[in-house]
Amino acid sequence: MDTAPASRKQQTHDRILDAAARALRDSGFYNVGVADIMKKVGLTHGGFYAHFPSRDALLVEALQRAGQDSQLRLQKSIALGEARGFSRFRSLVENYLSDRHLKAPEAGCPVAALASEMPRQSDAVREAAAERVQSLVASVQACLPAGAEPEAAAVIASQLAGALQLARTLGDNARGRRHLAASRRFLLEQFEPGGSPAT
Amino acid sequence: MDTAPASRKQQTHDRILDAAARALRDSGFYNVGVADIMKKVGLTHGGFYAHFPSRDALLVEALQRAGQDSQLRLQKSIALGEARGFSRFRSLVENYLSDRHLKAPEAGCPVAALASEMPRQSDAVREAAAERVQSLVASVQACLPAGAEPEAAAVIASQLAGALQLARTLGDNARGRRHLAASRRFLLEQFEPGGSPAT
DNA sequence: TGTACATCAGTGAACGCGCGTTCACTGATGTAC
DNA sequence: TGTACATCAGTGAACGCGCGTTCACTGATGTAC
Repeated sequence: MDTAPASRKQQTHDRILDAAARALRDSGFYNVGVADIMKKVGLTHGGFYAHFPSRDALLVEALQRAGQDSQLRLQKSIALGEARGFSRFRSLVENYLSDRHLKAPEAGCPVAALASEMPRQSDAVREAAAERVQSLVASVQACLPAGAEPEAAAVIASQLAGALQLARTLGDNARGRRHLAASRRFLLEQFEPGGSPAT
Repeated sequence: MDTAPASRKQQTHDRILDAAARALRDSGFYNVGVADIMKKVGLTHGGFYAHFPSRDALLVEALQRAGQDSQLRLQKSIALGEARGFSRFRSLVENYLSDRHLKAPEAGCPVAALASEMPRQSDAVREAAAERVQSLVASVQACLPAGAEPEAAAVIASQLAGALQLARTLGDNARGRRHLAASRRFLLEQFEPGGSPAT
């Protein structure tokens, strides 16, 4: 009885949420439409309100889901890196600032995908957004090299999210990738000088 | 004949642009409405298309205007700081990551105000956005302490824009200001250890 | 096991609303003589 | 200096469209006996 067998309705709720969490990161708050999302799930828009009281409520839940999804992926990559002998910090930086993350915002960090829109959302969404930021900082915290000030986590989180956003604005091309590469190199040199070299 | 006497139409064009440049940073791409902007200038929406071929064309020009406006302010603050004996880098960091900039996005850097929305705009707007990013990097470049790698400018630009965005998401309160303060301290310690202390 | 009924998830037409854009028109400004 | 006309900036009604939300309804699932 660990995971109660989800009712049909719960399953649908979940599918809507997954579709919304992807669309949100891909298209931003203002381009997530109720009808669009329902269509992606194979349903019609009228049924939406049996699952969520409003579009805004969907945004709140989708933001949380996106954060969980992206952090889970990151944790897995970091665990994989540790198994291969890389430091947690190195794996964090190389995954967050990877070309893959550059070109696939829909599966990535919602803070990088949405940061500048967050302050402009409704109270409920902004609250969920602030939690996402704090959660990102906590993820960074858990990867800091020994001896780093704990306050550095907030600063590195800014750096990560900022670098990805600027690279995406420069484009998924040589210009954007150069920006990412420079950011990776700097973070690793500053916080892990003499760290394990790439094989 | 340095500045030709602007025709009435040119003056109106300019006022529309100023209003749009502020509204854009305050409310984001999706909340800048043609009718809103015209109302702010004291005109009716119908007249808009005598000045701009489309809303998108306004966004392009407004983005450029916002960038110029914000860089001009920054240059002035830096010049003022130099006159008082502060390094250009210190003035850059303390102004960009100031509480004033935190709470007044409409007069600030458009990259910080709009970064995550930029990749989702039309081709023309994205092009203008990429120029704003490069221009921000150039501004940072011009403030680097002697001896810093030139590539550091791109990384510091990411850091500045990211920190401001996360702080704004955390809110214009103690939490947000703490985030900013930590970012200021780290940047100054890393790139200007032993720099001139604040008086 | 089979029938009758209640519950439930999803449908699709309809609503009000705000937006970008168009266009015939107006009133003011400037020019020609 | 004054009159007649052309140009020009701005007005406001109208358009098509897409959106979030509501609601009466349908068809499927599950329950009672």
